[in-house]
Amino acid sequence: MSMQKAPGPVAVEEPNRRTEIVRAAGRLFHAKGYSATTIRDIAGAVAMRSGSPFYHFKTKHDMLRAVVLEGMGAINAAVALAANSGKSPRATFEAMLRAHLGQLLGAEGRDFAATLLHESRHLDHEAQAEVVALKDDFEAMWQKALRDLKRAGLIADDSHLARLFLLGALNWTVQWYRPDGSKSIAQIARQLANFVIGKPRRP
Amino acid sequence: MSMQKAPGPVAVEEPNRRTEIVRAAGRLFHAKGYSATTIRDIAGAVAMRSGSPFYHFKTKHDMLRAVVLEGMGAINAAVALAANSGKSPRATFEAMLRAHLGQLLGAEGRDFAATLLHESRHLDHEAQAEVVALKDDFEAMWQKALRDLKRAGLIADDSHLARLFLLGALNWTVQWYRPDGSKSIAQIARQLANFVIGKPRRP
DNA sequence: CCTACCGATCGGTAGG
DNA sequence: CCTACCGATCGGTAGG
Repeated sequence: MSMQKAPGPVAVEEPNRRTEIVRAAGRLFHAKGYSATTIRDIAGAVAMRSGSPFYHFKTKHDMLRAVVLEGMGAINAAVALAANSGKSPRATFEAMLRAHLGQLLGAEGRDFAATLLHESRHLDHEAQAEVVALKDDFEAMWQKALRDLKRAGLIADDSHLARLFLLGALNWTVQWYRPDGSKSIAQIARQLANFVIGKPRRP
Repeated sequence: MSMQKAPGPVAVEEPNRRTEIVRAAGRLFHAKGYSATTIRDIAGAVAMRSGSPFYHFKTKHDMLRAVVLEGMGAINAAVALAANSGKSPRATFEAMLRAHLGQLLGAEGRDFAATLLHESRHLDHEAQAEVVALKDDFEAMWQKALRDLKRAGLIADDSHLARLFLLGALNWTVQWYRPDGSKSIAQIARQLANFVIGKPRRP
């Protein structure tokens, strides 16, 4: 939309200063929150002067929108991939947990995901509607996963409330997970699967 | 500490303007976040001029501290009461869930609790340490409840991770619960108990 | 993308 | 608790 037009004074060489801004914004929004993050913080993080980010984004709000949509898109894609892996209901479920946690806690995605979870309320109605549309698909995938588990006799409750409990357990990991802690993402996913399903047993 | 001294120009009559400020601050911190909430917002909410809240609190940060400690104290007290009710492990557990959700979602406590959950990071190290100290007790209560459930043969996993999953499911309710929704707090507590334990069956 | 800048707003204070 | 105010900072813009 507002990328390069004609080669300006500097510009062009780096293909994606815009992406760097989004990444820096995500890091800062996650660390300090949207409202407490300053345009000058973001500009400084990518070695720009305070007016320059506005060459790439019209407003600070638009930066938040870019971060949040990036987060929603990434987690959606990751979980969808796991959901369609064609494994058994239990293995599929655990793969989805791993994918979700990977985005939430992994180095590549966590700033976007955390900003999605905690700063979306600062979006205007229009942008929030964009997020909700994507979130609907996302939640449907989880609902289906629970339905499949129930059909396989592995859980007793596949209601909407059950999905909300599950997503709560998942999303809350952001609050306590430490990359240098004693549990890996895969271990957490495994244990959450056991927590929800019970230890695997032969039928 | 900085209450009334001698009867100033106005003051005195209302015993607790300070409490009103804390309540208004909680409401606003919950609705807009700490950083996006202005001293002028808070002052306006209690019909004061912008300089007057500083008669009761030295800084905006101190208001946040008061809100968060109020939230932590209230949820701690409510859950402790349920934990010591002397019922069976299952009934005690469900009562604790109800108490926790009551603070998180009920009209009296939710602004404090939500501010505790989402704005504590804006506290300085000292105030954060105060919160952590109270949180340690709180988490120990939940850990004990899980231990009792396991001893009673009702759950398989009473690890720290299980406690974190449970508290995630609980605390995430703030994100989706609507007072005018179809489920009451007691119903949500009951269903979460079933989700964790499984439907009640005779041994 | 930088320089230079603007109007608005913010947390907080002095002095009563 | 109000009036009057201050210095600092903020998001954003013009003009190159």
